[in-house]
Amino acid sequence: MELAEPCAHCAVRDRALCSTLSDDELAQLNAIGHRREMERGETLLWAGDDSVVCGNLISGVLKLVAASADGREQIVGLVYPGDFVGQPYVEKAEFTVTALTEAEVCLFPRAPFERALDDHHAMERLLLQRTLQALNTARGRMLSLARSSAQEKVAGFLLDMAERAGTSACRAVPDGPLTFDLPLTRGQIADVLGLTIETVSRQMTRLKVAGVIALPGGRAVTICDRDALQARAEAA
Amino acid sequence: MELAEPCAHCAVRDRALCSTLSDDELAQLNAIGHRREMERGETLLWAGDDSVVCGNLISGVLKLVAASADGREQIVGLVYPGDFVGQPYVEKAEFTVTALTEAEVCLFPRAPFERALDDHHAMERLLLQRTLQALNTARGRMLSLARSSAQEKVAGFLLDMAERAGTSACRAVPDGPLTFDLPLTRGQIADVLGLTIETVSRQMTRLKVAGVIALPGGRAVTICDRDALQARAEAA
DNA sequence: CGTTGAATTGATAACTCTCAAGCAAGGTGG
DNA sequence: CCACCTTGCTTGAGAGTTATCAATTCAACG
Repeated sequence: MELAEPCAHCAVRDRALCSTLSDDELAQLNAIGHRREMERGETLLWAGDDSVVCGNLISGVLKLVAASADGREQIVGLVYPGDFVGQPYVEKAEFTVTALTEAEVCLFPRAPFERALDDHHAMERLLLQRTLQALNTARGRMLSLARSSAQEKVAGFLLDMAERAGTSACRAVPDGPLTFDLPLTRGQIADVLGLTIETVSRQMTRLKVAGVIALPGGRAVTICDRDALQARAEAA
Repeated sequence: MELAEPCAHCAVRDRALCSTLSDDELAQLNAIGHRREMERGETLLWAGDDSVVCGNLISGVLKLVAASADGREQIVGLVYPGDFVGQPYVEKAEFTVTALTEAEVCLFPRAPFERALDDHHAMERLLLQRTLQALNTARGRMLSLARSSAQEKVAGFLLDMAERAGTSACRAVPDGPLTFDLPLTRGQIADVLGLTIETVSRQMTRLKVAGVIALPGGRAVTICDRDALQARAEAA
């Protein structure tokens, strides 16, 4: 049996939950799913609405946003290609899911996807492991949100983004300068770190003035001195 | 087959992961587990050490603590009777687990427990659901840690604790005053909310002066005006 | 070249932390 | 039985960090 077209060339075939499936199983699962292209800013799920779909992110970056009644917002998770989105076994979505960049997702209605978890034990196992990891990540960020200074938060964030960009880009000289584009605006970085736009901006210029990073323009950032950045990420 | 003694009278038989098991299955699982009594302040797992055990909390309250290199601490989770503790599929413990009160846990070495998850699909399913819930809880608290004022945090915390106490205690008059004991010291509350002892204390007296709560002494708290407390938990 | 959204910069104020002292309750030992 | 010590809680004064409000600059784009 040939793999249905969309899966055959899927960019995340070997990383997403589907990596646990044989080609045959994948073809079955694919029958209940569909792809969706998303524009920057488009929302996949609204907090409070029925949790109707879940799926895998193929390309782009999504954000998970928690909001209080009076409008304060906090980005509680970022979703990268290969990551799972949505919540099985939950009636209502707790968080709003929105595309930060153009994105492509592979979606399944929740109920049939839950049945697929029944049939494909290895996939459920992997979902459990991913969820446990996500829980650790979330808890680690609780420490940072509550106890880190603005300087530490921004430095740590840049290191995270550099690592993520560094794996895909050329690794070049390990200690050499690394330049990459942030997929987030200052406002979105502020929403991730629990700060305001102004504070993020001030900390960035402070790092620039110190010669730790450079800001070539646009969304680009250059890490000039990784060790110094690391030091600022750890100590107040 | 009779149920082995410890499980037959287990206080959380119907709430813990074991609730998915038949008496026979439970007897098998029990063969690889053992009970442990813990004193207040005793630590079950240290962050960074091998993640050797997991299990169910039978009585008492545990805390999960994240700490930064320089000693700042944050309580990233509280564990109540019936809750699962520990992390399957993870080599090293990420967080330190310590008893806040006298406690009793039912422990399993990690490897055999993982095998038990293989054999008992319903238990693995329930663990997945619990983990998804825990993830939602953690993300919700990220919003609160990053965006709430000290007043909102303390009011919200008291409501949480009141709800937890209220379910077990008499429900009495739904709107009437409710008195209960906090299982945490001020310092621990500060660690949960991302504040300092002094700030927690000041907010408590502020609520007391406003007539919203009363502090009869010791760890006791009385909710005098639940609606007012709710209002302060939501607006700055 | 004007418009728009994002980013930067500045001045000010508010909130929470830090440091310090005092107080209450409970346990210990003389 | 009472001084003494420990632990946890409260309160105060002052400092520091970050938020808020307000202008300006910058970059992209029609």
